[in-house]
Amino acid sequence: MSGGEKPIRMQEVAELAGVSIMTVSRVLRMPEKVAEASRKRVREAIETLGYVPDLAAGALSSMRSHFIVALIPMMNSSPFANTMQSLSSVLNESGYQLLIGTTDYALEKEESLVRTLLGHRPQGIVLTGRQHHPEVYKLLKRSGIPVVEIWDLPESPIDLAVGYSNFDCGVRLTEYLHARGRRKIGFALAEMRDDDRGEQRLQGYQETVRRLGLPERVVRAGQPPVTMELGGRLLRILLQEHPEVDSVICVSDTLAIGVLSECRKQGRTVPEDLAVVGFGDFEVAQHTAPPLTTIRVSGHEIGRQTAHLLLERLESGSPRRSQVEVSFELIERGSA
Amino acid sequence: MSGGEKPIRMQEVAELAGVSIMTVSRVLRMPEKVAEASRKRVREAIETLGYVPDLAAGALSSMRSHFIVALIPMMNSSPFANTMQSLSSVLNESGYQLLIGTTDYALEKEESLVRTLLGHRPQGIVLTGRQHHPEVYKLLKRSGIPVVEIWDLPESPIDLAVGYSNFDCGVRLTEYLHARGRRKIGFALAEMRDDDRGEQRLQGYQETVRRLGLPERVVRAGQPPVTMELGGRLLRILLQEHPEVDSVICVSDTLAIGVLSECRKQGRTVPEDLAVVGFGDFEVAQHTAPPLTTIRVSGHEIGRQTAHLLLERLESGSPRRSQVEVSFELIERGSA
DNA sequence: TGCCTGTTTGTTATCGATAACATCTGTCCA
DNA sequence: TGGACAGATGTTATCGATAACAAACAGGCA
Repeated sequence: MSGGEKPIRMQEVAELAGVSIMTVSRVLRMPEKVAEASRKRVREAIETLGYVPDLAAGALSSMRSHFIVALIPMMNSSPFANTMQSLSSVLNESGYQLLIGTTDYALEKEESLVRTLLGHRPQGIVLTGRQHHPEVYKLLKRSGIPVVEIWDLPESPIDLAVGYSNFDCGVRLTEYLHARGRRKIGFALAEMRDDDRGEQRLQGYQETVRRLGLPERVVRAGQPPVTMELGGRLLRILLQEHPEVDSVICVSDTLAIGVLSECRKQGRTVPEDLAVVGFGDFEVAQHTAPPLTTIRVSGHEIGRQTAHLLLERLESGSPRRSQVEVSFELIERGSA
Repeated sequence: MSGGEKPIRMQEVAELAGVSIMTVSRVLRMPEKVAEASRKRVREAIETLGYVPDLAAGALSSMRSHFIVALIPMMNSSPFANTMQSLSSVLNESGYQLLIGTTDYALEKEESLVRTLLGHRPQGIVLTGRQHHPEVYKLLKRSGIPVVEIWDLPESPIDLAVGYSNFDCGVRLTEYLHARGRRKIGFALAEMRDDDRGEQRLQGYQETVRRLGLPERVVRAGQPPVTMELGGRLLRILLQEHPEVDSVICVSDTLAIGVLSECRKQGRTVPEDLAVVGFGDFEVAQHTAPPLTTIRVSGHEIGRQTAHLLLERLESGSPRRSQVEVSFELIERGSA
């Protein structure tokens, strides 16, 4: 009860219950193999002593760490946070613990993170996006650990994947604006050296405007992290370079919010003067002025699917599918 | 290079380098104690084999897990996400790994989480808020592990604390509205069974209106998680119960955004018809219409301070201070 | 030359659990 | 009545590292 003592060990539980340490271990992991009476005594002893098994020791001897590692660009981004939240809670139910690493959108950091985190001998690794450090591929291949790439669908996935086509999203948004009569469509994105999900959306846009016989109007600036303020800045650049634009696709809702705010400052009305669409359907997209037309992808859904894919793989050898495509949905609101 | 083999062990590195396993261990943890020549050979062997030390094994024998556990209500909340991001990155630099658990604002869940996470033998535990499950106190006291309570300053902290006074924030916002001539001040919050940080702000408000001789106008509804939509709902209730209100303090920016959006729907102008203030200074607060007056507390700052406090405690026995008060700041924008 | 001292390296026990195998008990049936 | 068999429990080796102690070696000084 005071503090700083060494934690109770299984040995002490065993002594109190008058059984061997192995029996205690069984009560915890396969209670049905232990006789009713001993099981009860062991449970009482555990309760009395407040015993909490040492998972590192368990991991070492069973060769199962029960760790899953996930790498995301940053925590402070609701889609990723949602994904982690759902991933974590599904995994927890099966006794796995999620270790989260953030890369700040820098591939070198991803590499050193993977290296460190491999030290925990994870049983699965979740990577965001489709673009990774070459050394990461080597490390992962060598380790033989199941890998899930999420938030995109790579052409040649390392192993498993849960995502959607960012390219198709770009197409969809462009076609939508075109269908609403817009013909001078801009596209705003940040410079992301190491995340090509935005790049994929851009390519979808580019292919579509080409197909529709429209010119490209792309502005790109700013370093990660993507901020709302950058949205405003991008709009100013766009208007300078292409004053005629009647609509703009923002690579994320974050930028779109900055754009809306900048329009307000400049006295441009949305959507009349300028139609604005975003990507992500962040919670706030419903509450902007005007509410934001955007594409919804469920981060929670991605997290859940990822967890299930991994668990299937861990428990039954190989999952039914190795690729899961999650749906995206265009949400029409007032901004376009 | 193929997959699924057992990871390289220290033994194999030692053999390749022609030294004993202990020397390898030393190269990794106290290189200065190893002769230049052997150090070089060991480093080469590590590189050649792609060796990554097994941290669970290290933890077991050194009795230092290098894990820090943090419990937060939810990941998908930028202040907490910021805190975790900074906490994690400072800890990583010193070789510690953060394990995050989310409680979904439910004390029972906190208890079972703490129990599970203690199995990883963390060297420190970070708890959000000042209110915890009684069993949690027992578990933590018994374990003797350093505890940091964050995002509030408890009257009688378990151990360490990094935060600010939510009560004072409530006072500050109320006084601000009063100073701007508002006399019919409302307060909106969600029902939070297990997080009293909002409750503290409310108490600050209550004490202040009493002192100023104004009546209380409190609306409370909705279950966690707090949503923007709830903000709109709370405003409708507030206007029904107290149609005369000229201003409203929202317990968080999330609610405030919902309130702004509802005002727009109802054709009320902010701040003329209704002054609105929030709490948190989320990024979007700068980009709402009108921009939101709110209180800024840096989640990153809390994370960094927490990390430093813990590291001091872990490395030098006891930190210089056991309580760190971080500042909050009222940010005046257009909404009040 | 020989002893002391400090640097470098190695040996052995240990951390707290689990796996695999061994033992014991009692039941059931030929 | 003996033995096969299943269920319950215990014994021993092991997981991959680190701590603590021991030994080997070199340089400095009397």
